[in-house]
Amino acid sequence: MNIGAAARASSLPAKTIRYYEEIGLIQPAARSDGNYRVYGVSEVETLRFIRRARGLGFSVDEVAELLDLWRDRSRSSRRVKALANRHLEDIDGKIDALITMRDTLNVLIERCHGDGRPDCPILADLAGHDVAADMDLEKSD
Amino acid sequence: MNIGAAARASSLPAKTIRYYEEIGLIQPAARSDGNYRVYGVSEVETLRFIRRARGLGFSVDEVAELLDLWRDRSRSSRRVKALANRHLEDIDGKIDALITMRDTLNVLIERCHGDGRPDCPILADLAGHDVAADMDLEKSD
DNA sequence: CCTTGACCTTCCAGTCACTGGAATCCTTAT
DNA sequence: ATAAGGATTCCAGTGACTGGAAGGTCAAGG
Repeated sequence: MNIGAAARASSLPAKTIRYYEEIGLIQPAARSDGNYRVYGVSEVETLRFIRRARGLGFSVDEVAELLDLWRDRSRSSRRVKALANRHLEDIDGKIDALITMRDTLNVLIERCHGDGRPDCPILADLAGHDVAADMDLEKSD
Repeated sequence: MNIGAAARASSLPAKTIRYYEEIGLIQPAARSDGNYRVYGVSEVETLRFIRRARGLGFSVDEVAELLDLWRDRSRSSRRVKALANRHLEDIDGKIDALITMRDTLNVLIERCHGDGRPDCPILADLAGHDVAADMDLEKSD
């Protein structure tokens, strides 16, 4: 299997597969006579493992850990679960941050009439009333 | 006001202020005799506008648009609202993606006993059963 | 045998929004 | 005079790719 076929089989772009090889996430592929990368079923399995893990938002470093754990037949599921839990907290943090943004933005958007007139609560809010920073501003210089 | 004071007043790192100047998001600051950047109240206002907009998740390019709109007294609030709405959709998309990840991960974590034994549904799931890709795999090569 | 076109190779650069660090200069106080 | 605490520029690195150029390889058709 050439890289194109491996890409289709793993649903990863060929470029990304080369990149993963370059950064050492996967072993360098075997080469054909014409210097083409050659992949077998197990390599493709690994690539698909990686794609799914990335799809769950694990960083490349975390995926490397997961691959190690996957290949280690004597791993304890505790370690995998701990890794997953850490990542889950990460995701929850991001969700919280985004929801805070969304809610703030939503309030602003709802208050903006959005017509031809220039006055706009969105800009007014961005421009104004930051209490803590205001105090800081008055103190300095 | 030197850059340090402006940084404290705007709650932005000095490095970031220099960076914003470099990429043209803000005008080059005036300079003192000793070649220090000098900031006044209105520059700091701008910096704080930027910080708040970035805090709502607007990209630097979007912030540049917002700054233009802010300075344009004859803007229509419609344009601001449209920009904000586009960004809101963006945020919603990200939230949805993260929630999907979290839910999937949650299911996996709950099914993992997380003890000393090696068998682990998290790894099993990452390793397995990808129907569409399986079919692709069988066709290619 | 030659060409065409699809595929592969490497290498360099760009993305986004900073952040860290080195080497050097300015200002103020002791 | 010197030391500390700013400021300056410039270069490099982050994460995870992605795009593109210049060229090599392979199978099929004329």
